[in-house]
Amino acid sequence: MPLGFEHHNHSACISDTLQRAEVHCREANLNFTPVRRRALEILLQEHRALGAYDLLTELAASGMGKQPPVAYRALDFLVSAGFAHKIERLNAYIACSHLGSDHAPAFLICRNCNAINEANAELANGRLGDAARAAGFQIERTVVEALGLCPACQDAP
Amino acid sequence: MPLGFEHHNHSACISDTLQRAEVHCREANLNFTPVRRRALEILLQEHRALGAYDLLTELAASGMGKQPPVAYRALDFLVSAGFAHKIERLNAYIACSHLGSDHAPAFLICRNCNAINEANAELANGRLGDAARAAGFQIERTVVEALGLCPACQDAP
DNA sequence: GAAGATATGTTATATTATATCAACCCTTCA
DNA sequence: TGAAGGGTTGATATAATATAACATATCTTC
Repeated sequence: MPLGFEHHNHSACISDTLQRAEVHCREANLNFTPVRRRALEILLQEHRALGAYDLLTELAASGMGKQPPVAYRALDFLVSAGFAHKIERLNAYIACSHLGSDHAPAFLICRNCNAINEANAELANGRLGDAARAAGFQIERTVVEALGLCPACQDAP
Repeated sequence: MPLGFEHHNHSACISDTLQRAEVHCREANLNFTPVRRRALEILLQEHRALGAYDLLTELAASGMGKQPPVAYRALDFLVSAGFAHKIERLNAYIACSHLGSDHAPAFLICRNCNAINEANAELANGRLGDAARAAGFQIERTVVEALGLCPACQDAP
């Protein structure tokens, strides 16, 4: 199973992450309800960026609500808890690969196979940070997405 | 008139940019038609990120087509010619501030007043580039957007 | 057990974007 | 000349993404 452009032990990855999410919610006093938990589980199972309506289909198949707000609300929760990220370029959502660490995510998105690699770039400390300081701008969040070709798709065009 | 977070001579900026766009199209053998020219003019006049449907309203008011593809096609042209950029976070479009130079744009977006500053960050050379090289990823385009508060909105919250 | 906060689910609608077809205006070149 | 082909415009129709508003349920707190 690919995670980003590499392979890994998928089922362990899912259960580990769910576990850590649960612990985090308990500690942060967040309400990790069945819908929210199932939504994260689905994102983790897919391990790629999923549209809100794709997620909704899966949630509905699990006996949860069938209407868009069900998916969007679960995604809002996961994103603000730091368990998932929105890929703006794709209008899609992906489970966080670095759950736990407080990070400014950056994504490498393959335009051919749509695989996504979550890099941990502290951009605000780099050139974007320089530009912001020069302009007197106070950064709160960053969207950093690089589009191109992953190693596999470079080899097999 | 603000450009990004600063002020500037607006009408000179518009005519200069249109002029340069015209020259560029002549040299690159691009078809700078009335609709496309007017679309760029509108984006320059607003000097902020405009939704496709906002642009469409203005185009229609100028006697051009009234249907969505009219705006989206003009925007496609402007974006691929490098005359405008899409702000993914806002699903909106803004005229390029550095027309002519081949650049990887980066934006500072104020969440309070929606002002946008186009910084010229060569991200691919920075940390994102490091991550990409490490992953064997070939970057073609980058989306870099920082969200936060501009100087004015920091002072008057 | 009432008041208030949070979560779920629904209906309805708003916003953003694209597929497809017809018409038009070019240039090209047989 | 005029048919063929490319590129541009315009419209119709529809797809894909997202939110507003309301009813119900659940849980805590007092």
